Amino acid sequence: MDQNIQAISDIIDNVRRIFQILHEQSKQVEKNTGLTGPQLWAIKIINENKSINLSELAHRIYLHPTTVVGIVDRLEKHDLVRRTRSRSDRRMISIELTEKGESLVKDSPEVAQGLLAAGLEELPPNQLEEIDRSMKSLVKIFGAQKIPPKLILSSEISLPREKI
Amino acid sequence: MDQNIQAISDIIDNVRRIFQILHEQSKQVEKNTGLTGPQLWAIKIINENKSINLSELAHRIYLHPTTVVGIVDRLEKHDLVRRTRSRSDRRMISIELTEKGESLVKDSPEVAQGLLAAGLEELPPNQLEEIDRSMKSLVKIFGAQKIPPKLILSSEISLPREKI
DNA sequence: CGCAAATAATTTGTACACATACTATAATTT
DNA sequence: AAATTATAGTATGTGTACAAATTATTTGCG
Repeated sequence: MDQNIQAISDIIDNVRRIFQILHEQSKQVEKNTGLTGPQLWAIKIINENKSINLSELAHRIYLHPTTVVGIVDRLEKHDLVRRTRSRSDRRMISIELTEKGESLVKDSPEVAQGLLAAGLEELPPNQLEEIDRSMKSLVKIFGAQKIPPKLILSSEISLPREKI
Repeated sequence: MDQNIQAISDIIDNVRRIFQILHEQSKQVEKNTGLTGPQLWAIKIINENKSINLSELAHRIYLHPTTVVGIVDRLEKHDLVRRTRSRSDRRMISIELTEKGESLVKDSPEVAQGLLAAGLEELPPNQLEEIDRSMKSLVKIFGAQKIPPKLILSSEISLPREKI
């Protein structure tokens, strides 16, 4: 029974560590690129889409549209991004990278989940399965099997708008 | 190999889910108690200590002292907490709960890590060991074996002051 | 067609979260 | 005892993060 207590305490410690690591990494990125975590994440998504409207961007980075307004404001102020009113539906704006934004996105580091994926790929199948089972157990404990997964970024996590 | 890809994607999804769950829970608490996650956490710690100074409180909840000033400000404004200048060392203030604060802390819910611990306690030893190994693998991937663990609370995670 | 409902973005207000800089007090050095 | 250094708390400014209210535009329905 004593061993159980040890294991439980270890697990909790490690969950905490992972939280911190993710947080630290986003701070690291901040130092290296001059962009904050959410800002980098945003331009990565914009880059993948060539052009995207604000709601869709908010949806993709799992943030509130109101929050994204501010993020885009700052990116625009730094001339990394451009806003244009959509011609077809004039309620929408379309957001694109400037040349400066494009060159920045090229040599900006991977976000947390890229790192995780790369690390996992090096593990043998049986270990992967074990980790898979374990994570499922944790998710089950937290009782949220039905909540759809969102992206990781330490302190920038938040609830997305309702639904797909 | 296809199975590996599936497992990797599952794992990442579940890490994301856990992040969200922790975040959602702190929002849940907010609705039920009128206190935000950090505020609740703070008064729990204050309650455990009867009286605590600001730096120590900041250390215990793993936040910057500057952040904690604001949190204590708001708690004080709601008359849940009282600040008094220490007589022995007049640089320090001591923070205590008011009667209102004490009654509130009594019937406020557990924080995230309490939930996790309770859930883990119900698992059989072999499963605990598996989860333990798995978390260690993840921590290793993120390459932070040496970082000391801090507490969990979704969006309120941050780096503590530089150690003791 | 005309106007109400729906949608897209923004504005405003609250609360973290941190870095930097500042004030007051205490401890240490000289 | 005076000067230096360290410590405790605060003030200020930037950047998330979200809810509620606002504005402009489109769409849908009678």
